[in-house]
Amino acid sequence: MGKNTPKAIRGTQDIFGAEAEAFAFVVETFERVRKLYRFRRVEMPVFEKTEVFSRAIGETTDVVSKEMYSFEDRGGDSLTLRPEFTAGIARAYLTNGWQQHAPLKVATHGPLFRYERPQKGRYRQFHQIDAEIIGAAEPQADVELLAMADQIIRELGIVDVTLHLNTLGDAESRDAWRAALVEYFRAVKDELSEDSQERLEKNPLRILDSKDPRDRKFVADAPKIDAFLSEDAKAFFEAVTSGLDAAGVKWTRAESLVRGLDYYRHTAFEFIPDEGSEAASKLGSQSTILGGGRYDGLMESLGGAPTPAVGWAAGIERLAMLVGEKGEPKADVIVVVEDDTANAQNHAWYVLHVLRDEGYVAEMIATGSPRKRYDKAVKRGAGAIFKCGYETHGLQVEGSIEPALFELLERLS
RNA sequence: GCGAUCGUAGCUCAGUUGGUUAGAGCGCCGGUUUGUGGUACCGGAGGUCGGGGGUUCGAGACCCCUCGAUCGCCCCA
Repeated sequence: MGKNTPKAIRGTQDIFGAEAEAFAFVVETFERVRKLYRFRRVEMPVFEKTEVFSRAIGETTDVVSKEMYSFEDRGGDSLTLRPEFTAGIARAYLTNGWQQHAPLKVATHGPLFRYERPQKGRYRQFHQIDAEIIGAAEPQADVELLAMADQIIRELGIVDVTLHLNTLGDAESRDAWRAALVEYFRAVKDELSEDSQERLEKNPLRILDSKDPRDRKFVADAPKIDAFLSEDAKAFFEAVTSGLDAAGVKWTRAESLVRGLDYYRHTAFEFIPDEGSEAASKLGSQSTILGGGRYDGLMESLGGAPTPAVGWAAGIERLAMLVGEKGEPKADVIVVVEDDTANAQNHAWYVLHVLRDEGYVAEMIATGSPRKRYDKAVKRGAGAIFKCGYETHGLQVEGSIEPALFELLERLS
């Protein structure tokens, strides 16, 4: 590489070969399964007015101030590269009159951007698959959404991953729980980690998933949401869990699983690799592969009518790390041009034309030393190797190919 | 923003307590052998050892700065 060559932006990746195949496999599986559940495809802009995200996420955390890719366009508007799908979809729901389709099931995938320090499974431009059900207040929506997530993960062949499920209750339950937590942790403030002492003021729920042992010993005995759930919230959660059981979705209760943002209500969930599993070690410390919840409070923050909704997103890169090697498929036929005559070359073009029109995967080797071209084809591997020389054309079959292709190649010889 | 580890050919790496013209394998290119072919052999291209400064008679190795990568912390919509 010359020192004059521009380098890739930090946190971006050039995905190629086997990794790109795994990436594509994730997206293809998602697309296939999402149709089984009749989630409708949406394509969203990659950037929005900054306020779409800042109002949705809330100004509270430094997420907005520090971790968004924001810039001014020529008209002076502040725009932001989308850090998530949900806010943009909510905006579209409100500005396009999609209320008429409620309850609306939509799915999408693509790149997202967050200004973060890159590490394993974490990039500045990363990619997610995403599913949302908007305008549905019923727990059935949560169940269906989770059933789809579960099926996608299973069909990807990912094992040793468990659905961790919690409820945050309705607004009243949640506020009461939060107050109790603050009171509980404040009493032992001096014994908490420095980070958690700060969390106590900024985001007390987050103390619950602190990794610091100083915090963990208090987390076990912290007030539980269950004690604060209203009857409605309790019934909602029970409907979700019994629905999951009936739908064959395995789950585990995770009382410490929380969401930082205020608009989340009721169901919150993450699919996480089991401790000590191969999946867990492949992912490092960024272990959640799919996460989401019910965000009944979001639409109002964007100036819309109160609208219940639930959704999830999953990192394609992280899923791709778990799907195993997806080798690039071999060609059905490799056509070897055995000498540099126009005869040989043109016959090769003709053979390739016929093969590809018939739907066979075919490529040509026609460069480098003529003597080594055949070896090159053998190394690359193919169902059949077809040789084009000045006068003769020959067929070499490796392993077994289907009779129709064999006959076609014989005819072309 | 903080911390740890690491930057030597296109790729994976070796380079001994600092010591003559910087190495291997794979890949690439060419040739020989084989001659119906996945082998073997020979040769070639390709590196200001991430960049800058310093210590030294001498630095790929040691020190400082810088850039980048990886992993972790914070954060996690």
